Amino acid sequence: MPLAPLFRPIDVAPAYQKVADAIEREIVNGRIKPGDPIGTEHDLVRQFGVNRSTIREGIRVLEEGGLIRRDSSRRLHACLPRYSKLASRLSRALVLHEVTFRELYEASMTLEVASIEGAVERASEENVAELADNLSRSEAVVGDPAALAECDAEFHVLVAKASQNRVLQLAREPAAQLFYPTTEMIVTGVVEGGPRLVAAHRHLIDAIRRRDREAGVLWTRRHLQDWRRGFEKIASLDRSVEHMYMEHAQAARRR
Amino acid sequence: MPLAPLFRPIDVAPAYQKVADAIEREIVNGRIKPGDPIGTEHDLVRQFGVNRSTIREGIRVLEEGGLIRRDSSRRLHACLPRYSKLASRLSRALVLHEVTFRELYEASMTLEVASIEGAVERASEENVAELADNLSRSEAVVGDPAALAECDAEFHVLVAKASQNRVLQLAREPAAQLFYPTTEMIVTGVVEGGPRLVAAHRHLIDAIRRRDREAGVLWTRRHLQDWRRGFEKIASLDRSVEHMYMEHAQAARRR
DNA sequence: TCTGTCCCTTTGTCCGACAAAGTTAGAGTG
DNA sequence: CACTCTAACTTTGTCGGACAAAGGGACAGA
Repeated sequence: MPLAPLFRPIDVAPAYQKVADAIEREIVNGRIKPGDPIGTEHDLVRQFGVNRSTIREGIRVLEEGGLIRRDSSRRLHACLPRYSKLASRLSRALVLHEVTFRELYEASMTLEVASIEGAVERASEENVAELADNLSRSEAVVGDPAALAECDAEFHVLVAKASQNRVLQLAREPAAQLFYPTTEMIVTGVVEGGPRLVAAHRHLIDAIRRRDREAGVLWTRRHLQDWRRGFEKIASLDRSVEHMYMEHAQAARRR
Repeated sequence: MPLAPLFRPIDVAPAYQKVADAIEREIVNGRIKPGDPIGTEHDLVRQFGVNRSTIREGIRVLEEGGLIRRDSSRRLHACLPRYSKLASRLSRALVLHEVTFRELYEASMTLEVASIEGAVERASEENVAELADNLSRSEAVVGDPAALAECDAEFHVLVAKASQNRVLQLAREPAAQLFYPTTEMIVTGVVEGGPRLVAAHRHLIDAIRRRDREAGVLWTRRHLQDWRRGFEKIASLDRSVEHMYMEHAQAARRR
């Protein structure tokens, strides 16, 4: 018979973790605002009363979490975590969990449709201008699969941004990051892939301009179905996302 | 006239970063599989030829990223990043970016509807059993707002799990983590809140069992609209998510 | 089989040190 | 006076070594 639970586990976090938690608390509580300087390592040594090595381990944790950064002169600042950096963590996790392209496709269908709906409803002049700019750059590189794939990724980031919904923006990013490398393969492999992609973007911008929700959803669906058809010419949707795709995400994270 | 680009920028990452990157590469490439032991710190010191402090800083980075863990005996293992841990990073970011409850609501509407659609289509016997178990536990604590809110959060995690789409599962988690604390407030503040919540869950399980997509979507919408109505009695949807909510996420992360 | 003990390894923490890069202040120059 | 250049000073990244606490393993004894 197991013993009755008389005692609770004691909280024995190592010192570096406590340092990280303490600083994190100040940031998420808002007592330290994004942009505010954290002291130097030596300051923190004095304040926490632990060794510099310990402080440094705590700092690494926060740095990796995106809560603090070092500016050009390597001084520590609190900062707003950047979506693309956080999302690349998630992309990495999805790869390791060996999610299939089908899961990616299905989730993206939902997320991209939601994005365009938001964009159609709420896009600002500036959002539309950014999208138009992206379109003209896409048209210029329609023959260059790598450049076009990059434009495509940016286009959808801009659509999500135009939705004015940052939760959605963040939620769609991990899946989108995994899409990006495949787009290049598909545009390369499918004749007419490039022009169709650009045409879809044109229709999408048009739909946003006219605030035509139906058209927006329709063209988003078509755009993704095009991707799917192209992909299925190369591989099965039930294949899991492969490790090699991570290279892109890793490069993106470092920026 | 600018000089022709004769040289590429040199990679001048600090040593601890290189250590972290090198280990990360082995993991995402699949050469180190989840569960495989990484060596001891001393091993790594020998392999990389840098000081132990440097190794330790690199390890902190990977640990925070969820790529490696220490088991009970503190030995290092590669591991699959856990969704809830990663999601709490995102929740934290959303709080710091001061997203509004409206954004949260809108995104969740999309994500939870997509989850239920997937669940209706693909839920396994086991998924349904888990949901049923959750329901009976919810019924037992219908008078306890905190416990009920916790059950509600778990319920929706289980629905997403039943969708068999891990991308969706991951995408919905950050927003859901921010919902959780409010549910408790709402159930406390609104008469009939608890019973309505449980009733909605019952209908949702029923819809999944009958593979009735329409009913599933309908009840998910109602469920979220209930939340919204309850929330608007307390505060405006345009209020931004507040810092205090992070406490939950911070506690969740440490698990 | 269980327990207690001894020994070895590993981790968490500390101390002190130093080179490289950045910062600041002051001298020198036009 | 504005400007540049240089010489301290500070801060970070890395190193070497140190030690206590905790874990793991082997082994003897009940």
